[in-house]
Amino acid sequence: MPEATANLPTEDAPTLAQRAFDGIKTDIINGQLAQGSKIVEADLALQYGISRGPLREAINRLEQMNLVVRIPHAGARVVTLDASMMEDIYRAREALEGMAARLAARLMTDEEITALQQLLDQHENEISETNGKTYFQREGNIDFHYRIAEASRNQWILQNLNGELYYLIRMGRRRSGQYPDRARAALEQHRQIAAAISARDEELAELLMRRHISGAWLIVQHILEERND
Amino acid sequence: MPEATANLPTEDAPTLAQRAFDGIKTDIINGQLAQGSKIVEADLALQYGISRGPLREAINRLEQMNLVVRIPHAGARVVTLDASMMEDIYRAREALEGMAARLAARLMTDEEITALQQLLDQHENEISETNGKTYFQREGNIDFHYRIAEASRNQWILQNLNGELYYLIRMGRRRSGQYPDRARAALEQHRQIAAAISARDEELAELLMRRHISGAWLIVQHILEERND
DNA sequence: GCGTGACATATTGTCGACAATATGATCAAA
DNA sequence: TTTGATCATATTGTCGACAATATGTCACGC
Repeated sequence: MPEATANLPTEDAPTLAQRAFDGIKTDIINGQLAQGSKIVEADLALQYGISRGPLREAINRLEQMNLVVRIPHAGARVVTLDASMMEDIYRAREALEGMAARLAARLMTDEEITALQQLLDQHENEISETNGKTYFQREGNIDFHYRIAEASRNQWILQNLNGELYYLIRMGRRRSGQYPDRARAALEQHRQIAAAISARDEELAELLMRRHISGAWLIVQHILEERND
Repeated sequence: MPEATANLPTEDAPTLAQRAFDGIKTDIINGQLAQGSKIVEADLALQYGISRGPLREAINRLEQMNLVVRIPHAGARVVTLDASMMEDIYRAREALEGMAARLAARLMTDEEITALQQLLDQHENEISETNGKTYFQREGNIDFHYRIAEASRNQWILQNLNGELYYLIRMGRRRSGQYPDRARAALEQHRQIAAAISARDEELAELLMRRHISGAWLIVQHILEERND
């Protein structure tokens, strides 16, 4: 039984369900609620000091974004990310982010492109300072990808990447253990993507983004296969 | 006020929330609950003969799949599909179904491919019999696309296409009025896609599928623009 | 006539209790 | 010992009532 799961500080959301949703989501992503662990409504409701009603609503929303699996009358568990599910997620991400890069090349403003390249400069500095040992991939990488998704002006794609797939990928990363130092290689690929966007080359931007992501999947897949021997 | 909205026959789902969800979803897609119309929990609960608890759960799920928009403390409305949202949906569909076609070319069994081509033969017969006036696009078209999505073996893509995007597209179709007779052209494109899959040409299958969908969007867009003059 | 603020009403958010179902333990028979 | 059925327990599903919030109305002043 976890000892301190509740992330229920004073922050007031418009609704209790929203607050519980945020808290549980954070606990799942950070691993404080382990994959596969059972979720008991009454327990969590007690931890958050709310009743089962809004808590149920929170769990329903978590189920919709594939962080929780629910079986009628039997209960809910934190999702267990196996290799097959991770592959599905990476393939979907590849398709959606590829499209996002294409749209970004078409729609991004010059100012946004400049800011994007400055962000990459900043990433380069961080990598140098920490000698490549920065966990650049965990936040910074997603940050770059987030900007692309945002620049696509496509709400559906942004919602699904930022509101679901990125969470699942972060969870999977936690599960599969450490990765080889890929910060510099990733940065270089980001640079090429940004260059394609800057040149308004939609085709190339999409191609490079897809290659970048499918490459990341190959590495993850390799790790997962090794682990299962 | 609609007179007979409830689709609550004797069919028993594992849970009341599930039954309400199915019923309301059907009513929204078929237009019995008009786009933009307000959803009052108490009214619907009365219609379905259930309490507000499970009904709330149904509405939450409809919100997650973008069929309903909810504002905290203010209520829920059936989504209003404007041109911008439709564009987002078609672009996302293009990306995901393109990827699905690629995966299908890789993973589909020979038996499935044969069955797919037989399905297209059947469609051709239906078109001939009704002299092109069949609403082939509404069900049959989706049926073809459903098989591709299924053949991708990608649960995430299948879930999002079949569980959300297709519904929204059908709703949009209802809103934008009749389409030009595109049954024969669509069938021909389907045939080419099936041929690419049969040849295990992933690249071509994806390319043709994307062209097929972006072409459909151009037509829809044209209609929407005309309507807004 | 038009904007503004207070009030009544309608609707959603939350709660605690009860009913329905699944899970795990116990015991009997092979 | 193992298998199977029976029963107690834990957990989810559902309900009705109450609290909190937004929406619409009406009087009032300008």
